[in-house]
Amino acid sequence: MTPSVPGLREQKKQRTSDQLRLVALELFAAHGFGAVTVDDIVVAAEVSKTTFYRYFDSKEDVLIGTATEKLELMRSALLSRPPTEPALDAVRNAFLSVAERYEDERDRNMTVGRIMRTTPALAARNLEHQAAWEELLRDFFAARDGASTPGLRHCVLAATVVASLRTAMDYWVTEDAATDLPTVVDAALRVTVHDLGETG
Amino acid sequence: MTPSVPGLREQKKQRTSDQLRLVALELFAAHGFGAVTVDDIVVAAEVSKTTFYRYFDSKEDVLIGTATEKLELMRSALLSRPPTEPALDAVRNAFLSVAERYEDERDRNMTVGRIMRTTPALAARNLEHQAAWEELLRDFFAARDGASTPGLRHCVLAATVVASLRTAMDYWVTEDAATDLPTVVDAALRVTVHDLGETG
DNA sequence: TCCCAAGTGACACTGAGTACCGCTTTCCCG
DNA sequence: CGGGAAAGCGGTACTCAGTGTCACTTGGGA
Repeated sequence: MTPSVPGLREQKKQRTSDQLRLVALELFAAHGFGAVTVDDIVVAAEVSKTTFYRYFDSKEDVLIGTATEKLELMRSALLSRPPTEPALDAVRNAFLSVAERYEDERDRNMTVGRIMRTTPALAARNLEHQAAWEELLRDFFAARDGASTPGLRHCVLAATVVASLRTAMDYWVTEDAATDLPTVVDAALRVTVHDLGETG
Repeated sequence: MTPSVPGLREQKKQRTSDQLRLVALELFAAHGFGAVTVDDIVVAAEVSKTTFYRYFDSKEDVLIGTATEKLELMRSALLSRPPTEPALDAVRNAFLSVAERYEDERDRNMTVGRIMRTTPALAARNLEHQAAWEELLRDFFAARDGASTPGLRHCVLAATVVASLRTAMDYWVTEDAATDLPTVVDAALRVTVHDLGETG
């Protein structure tokens, strides 16, 4: 399927995609998301609008499009956890392995985070991915319980855990990654799993 | 400020707004959200597009615009809880009082829920409100802890509780409100507060 | 060398949302 | 009553996101 040595064609595609992402990020950071049009981006990247939309589904996608890859990473990470591991531990460990990728792109994530905090529309679009994560975890929790279809309990578990992980990410970004991501994630999950039970 | 007897002008405004909401809901239910344009709505409601956008910020807003009112309801409900009440109980009770309004609009909520489940873009827009809810609860939890600024713990609590409440609402809607909303809410919060602590 | 398929750009289009402006209606005050 | 300020409305023209089409170039394989 994928050749070991990617041909010239593939290289060009990769360059175009990278260039669009890079240019868009610079423009967004400089002038704000709303003040930059897709036309601005394609002119700066020297491609046509058609090409832009061949690579990205939307203007938002050029910024937060990597989220889909992260989800797939999470899916396979979950599948590779031992079936005997408690469900919550499996989610925690799977997420931490995925989170390494976030730290790899630390600088980019900081910039994206800064842009996102100043653009409500973007934050909303980002929440879209949350639904996909919840679905993934919902099915995972249900499967671990041997249930064919997720019940209220699985839905609530999925929703709360995703909320907890998202909060950890947000916190990590707003703190300029001063703390290790795993530490923040652990702290967040600890609140969810322990403090919550005691408080109520 | 607001006259006890709303003048003719106010009555007309109310009628126009109601008419737009009603007509839009019918069209969305009949043909799907994506297949209905704002032009379709304003033609059916016999107003101009200009007028539509004077009443609603966006096409989505005509469907889920009442969410903002619910947030304010929640805010005042929270404020009127006794300060000695445990934070989580206060949130639960405040939400249940707000939830009565949801049951009042039972039929409408069912229809909106059905449309929303088949329209990803709408679900996303709905999640926008979640951020506002989280902010509200974040500040509330922080205030109850005597903290001037919310910490990670307050953020996680807010996020998980909101996620839990939202899941309860979703579940309630997908079950065609077969169960009492308070029952579902209680069950969801019980998962969050108890089961989660035991599982981990 | 030639051919096919993939990728691209130009163009035209729909639909959301905004800005402006002139007209009608309501309201209020004398 | 009557007349003027102000609120509300409709029409038009606009920007920008996103889609579809088609003719062209360019890479890769035979």
